[in-house]
Parts: sequence; C-alpha cells; structure tokens
Amino acid sequence: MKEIDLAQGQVVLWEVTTARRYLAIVRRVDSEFAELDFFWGGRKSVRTVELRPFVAYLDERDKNSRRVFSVKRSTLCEMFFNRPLRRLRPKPARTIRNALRKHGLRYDPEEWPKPDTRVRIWRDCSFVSVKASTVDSTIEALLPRWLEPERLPPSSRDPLGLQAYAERLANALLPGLTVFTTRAGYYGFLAWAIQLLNGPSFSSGPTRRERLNRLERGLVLCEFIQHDINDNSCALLGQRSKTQLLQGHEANRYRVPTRILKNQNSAGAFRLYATSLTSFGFAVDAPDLGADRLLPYSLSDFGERLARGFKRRVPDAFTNFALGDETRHRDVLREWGGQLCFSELRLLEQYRRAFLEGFILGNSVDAERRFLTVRRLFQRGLLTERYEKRGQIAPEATAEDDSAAAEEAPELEGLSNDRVLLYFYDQAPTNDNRDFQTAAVFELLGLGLSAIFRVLVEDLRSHGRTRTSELGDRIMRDADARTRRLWSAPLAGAAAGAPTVRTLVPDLFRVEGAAQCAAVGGLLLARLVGERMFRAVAPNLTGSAPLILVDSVLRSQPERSLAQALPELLQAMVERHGEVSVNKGRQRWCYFDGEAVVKDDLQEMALGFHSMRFPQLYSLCRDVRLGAEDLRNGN
DNA sequence: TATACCTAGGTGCTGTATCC
DNA sequence: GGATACAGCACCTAGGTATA
Repeated sequence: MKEIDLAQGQVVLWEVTTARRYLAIVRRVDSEFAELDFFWGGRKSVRTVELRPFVAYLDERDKNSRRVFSVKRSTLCEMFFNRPLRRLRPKPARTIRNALRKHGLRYDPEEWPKPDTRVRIWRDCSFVSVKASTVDSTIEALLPRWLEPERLPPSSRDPLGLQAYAERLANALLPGLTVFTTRAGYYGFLAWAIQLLNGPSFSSGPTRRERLNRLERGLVLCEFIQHDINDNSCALLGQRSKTQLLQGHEANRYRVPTRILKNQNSAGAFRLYATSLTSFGFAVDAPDLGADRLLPYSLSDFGERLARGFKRRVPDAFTNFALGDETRHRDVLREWGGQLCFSELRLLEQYRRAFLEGFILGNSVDAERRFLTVRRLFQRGLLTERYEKRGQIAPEATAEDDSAAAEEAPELEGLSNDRVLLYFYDQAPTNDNRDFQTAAVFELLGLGLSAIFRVLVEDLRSHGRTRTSELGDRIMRDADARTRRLWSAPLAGAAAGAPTVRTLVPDLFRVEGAAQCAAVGGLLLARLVGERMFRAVAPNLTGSAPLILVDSVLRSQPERSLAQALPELLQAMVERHGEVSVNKGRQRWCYFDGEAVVKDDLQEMALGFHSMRFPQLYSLCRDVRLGAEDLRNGN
C-alpha cells in the first residue's frame, strides 16, 4: 500500500482484511503509527501504512461508479461500530450521519430503514474544511461559487434566536438564579469553605481550589450515606455517582471519594454557584486574591454570617477527614451527614436569617427584584408555605371553560415555568403584573412561531426542498374542520373563534405531527395578537424578534387569513434564521433558492418554554421553608 | 410454562456544545 | 470565559423472543 499523508482529525479507512474494514478518526500521527479514535469509543495505535484517508479511498474508486461508495447499512454499521446493528437506533444513526456530513461526505438516501438498505457515499465537493490551510483558502477564493458556500460550524439549536431575549426577561424577574441554583445549603457551604480556606493555614500544599473540591466531595459522601440509596430527597451535584460512592467502602470505612463529577472544576458547586453567590451579596469578586493563590472571592458581612451559621453544623473532625487521607466508619459519616444535611439547615435560625438576607431581604437591586417576584408569587398563591405537597394548578389560574384541560394536566412538582407564565397571562394586564406578562407573551409568541417554523423544518427533512406556498395545504389537509375554517378566516375572525391560550398551549404539546402542531401554533398567534394582553405588553417587547415577525406579517394586514399570511410569515422566519446564523457564525438550517426553501444543516427542533427559573426558585424557598411571615419582615 | 436474555423506550443526570 | 441548553450516557423497566 502506498504511503499517504495523514492528518489529525481526518476520517481514515483501516482495512484489517478485505472483510474487516473500519472507519476512525486520526487522533495523533507520527512517521510510523497513527492513534485512532473509533466511533464505538475504542482507541488503537495502527501502522500508518494500513490506513488511507477515506476521501482518498473514494477518489481512487472506479470512475464508472462516479467514485461513489455503495454499501449495505449493516456493513456501514460494522465499519463505524464494529457491529452490524440489525436494529439501528436513532443515536448511532445520527452519529454516522453527523460524521459523514462533518467530514465533507454526502450520502443517499436520507433514511436507512433496513439492514440491507444500500447507502451511497461520495465526496461533497462544496465542503471546505474549517481548518483549511491558507493555500486552500486562496485557491478556494479563486473558484467560482455558484452552488453551495463553504460549510460553517454546526448550526445553532436556537434557529430564530429567541434565547437571549428570554434570558433577559428571566434575569429581570429572578436575577442571580440559574438552572443549577436549587439548594440553599450550597451558599453556606461555599461561604464557609471560602472563609476557611482563605485563612493562613493553607498557604502550602494542594491548591485551595483542590481543597475546596475535597470538602465538597466529603460533604457529598456524608450526605449520600445519611440518605441511603433509595432516598433522593436531598439532591446534590454529583447525585449520579451515589451508587458508586456508596459501594466504595472497605469494611464499612470510607475515604473522601476521588471523584463525584467528571470535571468538578467546571461542574462542581464552586463554579455553578459563583455568580449567584455574588448576586446574593454573600461574596464579591476579588481577582487579586486569586493572584495570591487564594480563592478569588471576598465574603461580605452577609457571607461571613452565613459562613458562621454553616460552621455550626460542621462536625469538628469533618475538615481533617475531608482534607486528609484517613478513613472513617460508615456510622460516623452518617452522623456527620445528618448534621450537614442541606434539608435540615433551615432549622438553624442564624443560617436561615443570613440566607434570607442575601436571597430576598437585603438592600441590593438583585435582592429587591427577587423579593418583588417572590412576594407576588405568594400573593397569587403560586408559592405557599405548603412545600411538601406536590404542586397543583392553582384553582384561580384556570378559566372555567378550560377546567377540563387543566384536570388532565399531569401534576407538577414545585413551580413550573409554564404554570407561572400562564397564570399571569390569565390575569388583568396591570403594572404590577407587567414583567410576568411580558415574559408570558414573549414565550407564547415564541411557541406559536416555533410551531410554524417546525413544520417547514420537518417538510425539508422529508423532501429536502419545499415551497412555502404549499405548506398551507399540508397544514390544512391534516387539520379538523374547525381549524380549517379558522385558518381561512380573516385574522380577527380567527382570533375571536380560536380556543383560549390556556387550551391551545397544552394542545400544542399534545397533537401529533408537525402539521397539526403548526395549525395549533397559528391559532395561538392569532388569538394572542387579538387579545388585550398583547396590546398592553407589546411596547415592552419592542425590537424583539417575535414581535417584529407578527407585526410585519400578521398585524400589518389583518384582513388576510392565516393561510394567506403563512408563506410571508415563513419567508420572514427563514430570513430571520439566516440573519441569526450569520450573526452567530453558524451553519444555517435552510435557505431560499428562488421560490423554494432548501435544506441545509437541519437540526432537531423541539418546542418548549425557555427556563424562567421558577422551579429553582421553588426549590430554594422549600429549603428554607420560606413563609409569608418572612416577606412581611421584608417590607 | 418458566426462565434467561435481549431490546426499546423512558427518566434523570452529567458533560459538553453553544451562545453571548 | 461564563452561563445555559441539550446531547448523550447510565440505569431501569416492560415487553418480546428463544430455549429448555
């Protein structure tokens, strides 16, 4: 076999025998050997003379075959996964497709239903490697470009670019909370750890960050032993390692585990709670301390109080155990776990008061915002003092004619984002409700638009190319008579005849098929823009993508029906998606080619509310059993 | 019929891709 | 580089199939 240059990151063909051939990625290469990463997760060092770049293999194929590699699906699976995979699940199928696309290979057909389905693979001549050399790029610039542009990094998962605006709305309601800030105990643990480790005793030896990680692992071990394997009521970061940790004893004695998370520095408490810790006013950023090898935070007065409160729960010998290498008996660690338990910290009044000070009762802007949000949730009965019960749809949140739909809804633990947003959407538009209602209208507009964009995405996935003027027929064909009538009526008529928003939203998630979902999404948009609530909050959404889209297409020509407006709405969304993709430097999902929309790098598209962090808020409130009395003290 | 084994599908959690 | 969403993984269970 002739010698060919191999490069890191390249897809190569390793022909062990004529029958045993594998595709792999070059991890490292030197003059004689290349280390390969296989798609099934294995790694192996192979002599370079046994390897060929897969594209070179294709180029060497017979011209009569048009340099197309045709192979049964089962054989392709063996080449990728070392197994024929008689049932090809979506995940490995996606792995193969993504790998082919990523490395400039095209395939046909799109779907491979049977093991003996033949898959044809060939070079995608429009592909330009992201890491192309300067010489390549110079040559590329000289080439005519009448077909596809060069490939960009993979597409965004947020095709209409709605996430950033949603986060701004969430931050206005609950600044400092993130999707990870669910346990009040971590604030005290981190404050105590910062206070302890930034002291003079730890200037040599392991870094303070490593010591903090050890303290966290020690805490997690004690909590896990305290709450046995069947008790997940006190969840901590690293919960998934619980079984492994509990098995890691020798004669009922444990050491601090070496690992609770794959990367504790990026996924541990210190990192995930850092911004929240400062937003709550417990600590301030102090990068100069970091330069001195200290933890780069300085505790505030609140933070010092919180740390002292937590310290009262820390067993005397815990620190030495966590930072040392000694073992302790299970029963001792269980007792420590009981003292440290995050679910019990509320019983310590000093700790609870200090936490509430930072959380909602302090004088900072963020604390005041959180206080106003929490107080209104209490006033509306969305937050109550009954934390143990599973959350239910609040009776006043359900319009009378929608009660049947609400009864069918599954019970939700805590406080879900959709429950809060739909509740406020149902209330009168007042200044006191305005921020919640702005978020609700934004999310509902986003849902309706996304449902409509998704029908285009699914059509492109099936056909590769579609005309926006034909999608209306598809939606109408699958719809019931009432929906067809509403889609054909002028916008005002559709708004008046459509079910309520509270009915349409669950429908959107219940109906099967993208076309039916788009039909419901259209009715949701019509209903929304016709309601008083929309007119009340629209000024707050000026400049946001959903408002621009519905204003420019729907509200500008209210005499048109949804069916008539659909092609223009889709065109506006595809254009918006194009702009978003350019701004992000990401590959687009689709683009206009004359009258038709053409598939490019389509991604899976799911519908849902963005996180407004109400479940996380509920969890924090539950940890300290926040009550109405606490809020009265905050006035 | 009992049992073992296999697979699909659901769920929850972690690690990483993505976005700003 | 920080914050976030989500893909992927591990685990579990139900149901189907093969075998004794």
